[in-house]
Amino acid sequence: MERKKIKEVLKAGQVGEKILVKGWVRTKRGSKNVQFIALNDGSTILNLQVVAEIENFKEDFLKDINSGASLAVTGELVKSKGTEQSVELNATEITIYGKADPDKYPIQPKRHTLEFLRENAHLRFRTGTFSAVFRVRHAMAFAIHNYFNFKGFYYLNTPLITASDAEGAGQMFRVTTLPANNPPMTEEGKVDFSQDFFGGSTNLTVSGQLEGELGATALGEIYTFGPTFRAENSNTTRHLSEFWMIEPEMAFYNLKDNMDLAEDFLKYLIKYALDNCIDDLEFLTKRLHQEEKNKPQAERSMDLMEKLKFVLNDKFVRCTYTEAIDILKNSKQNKKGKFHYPVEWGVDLQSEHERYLVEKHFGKPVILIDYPKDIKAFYMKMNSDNKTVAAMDVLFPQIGEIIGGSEREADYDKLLKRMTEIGVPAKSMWWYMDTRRFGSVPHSGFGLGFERLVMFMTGMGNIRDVIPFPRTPKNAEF
RNA sequence: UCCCCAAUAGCUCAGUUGGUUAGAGCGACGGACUGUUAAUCCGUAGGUCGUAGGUUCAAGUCCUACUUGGGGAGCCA
Repeated sequence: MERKKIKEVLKAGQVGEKILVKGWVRTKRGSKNVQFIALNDGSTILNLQVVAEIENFKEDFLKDINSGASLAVTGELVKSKGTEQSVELNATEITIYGKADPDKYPIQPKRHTLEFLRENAHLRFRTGTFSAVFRVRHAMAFAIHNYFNFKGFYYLNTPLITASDAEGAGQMFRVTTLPANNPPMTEEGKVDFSQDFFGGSTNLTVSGQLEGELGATALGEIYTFGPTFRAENSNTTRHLSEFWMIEPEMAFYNLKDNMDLAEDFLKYLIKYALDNCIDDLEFLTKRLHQEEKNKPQAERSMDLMEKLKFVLNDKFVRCTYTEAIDILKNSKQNKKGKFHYPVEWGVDLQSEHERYLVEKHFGKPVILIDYPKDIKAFYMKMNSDNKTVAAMDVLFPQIGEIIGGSEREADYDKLLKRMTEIGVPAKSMWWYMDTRRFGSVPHSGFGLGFERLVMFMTGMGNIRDVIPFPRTPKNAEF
């Protein structure tokens, strides 16, 4: 008999139908005459209730069916006598693939903390919460490719190993085959990377953007979607050493086109999740609601589902950096001296400032543009005031900056001048400069942190809980 | 990297001004139950109190260091 996925059985199963399902036991309960097994196969957050009449099975056999055990069940689909589900499977034959010793199996049918499950990352997929999170994560990855494909963007794979260390986006992981304990040295007493695998010092990429620009200035619109590595010693709920980033880059887009794309893109993703992951989102909403019950009223946030619809239906606020500074300066918060960091034109906005703008002042996502040139990267287009650049940051409630982007400086001389000012070696980036020497065009792009998106979509509060195997300082197990 | 907090049963936690035999809930196990929904009821087992040192007649409790985890900050996506 052909195996059916539980998702299909619950959606389209016919009463009276003989079926075969396979999956893992979530819980088992029962009485003298009958046992109920909640079976899950990962195809949906919902379980299929398997009914095993005691008289049809040996007692010892049923004892081995514990939480976590894997089964194949054949039987007849019947209308449920219970109220929690419409159909259930009357088992005629059960095969146990693998037992799960209840004394040793860590995932028991009870509430576990996320911290505990993080330490059991290899088994946490078997919980409702994490299976939901990773189904949503998959749906988002698929939707991203879908969106860009529909828009005529090309998926471009930029290198993970790079010789460029001038991107200035953070500390990098060195890639080398030189022996760690006794590397070859130059006469000056430095490590001789000319003898290294690539004939020079190489690192893991911190961004595919510069290479992305090379693609965009020929293919028109491209996007990258791949892993990114930062060797920063960051210990927060929003940072990983290895994370995934989406970086679209578009020829002939100015800053406004860039903002329009970013907003449309994010809204498409939210709509996709609502259309395709509703069971998981409802489960996650309920889970979050339970968790929030323990918090004082003031700290509780909006329901996950409400929040998604709210962002979907509302237009993002667009506001210049200069206007934002004025708002912050005139805020009660500032006048009462409640900001930890001072607000002055020219300083980088702190988390507390961003949170005030998004959560208190506007109450919706905000796109901040035209930042002072000194706090942004060298490749951003200089505005006519010569003080600000055409940067844009999309700020979301709770998670802060979800997207950072800009219109790029397309003028060769201006770009070179800026690089010289900040000390970025233009010479070794001759390949990047060539885009401005030959057929340069106005172009723009942005970076979206994939895990931050998944955090927002699932309501998970810690970025380590939305990537299967998190890499953070002092943690690379699993 | 900086600041704060925590580490006690498989899990989540309580443990009084330092004082006899370290507790509860959940989970597990055994039993009861005519179909349960994280079932219910009764019972049983389960502990080198994170590690190393110190103070003391006496340390789960006080002190120091380290380790790990959590929260916040910085860096950023």
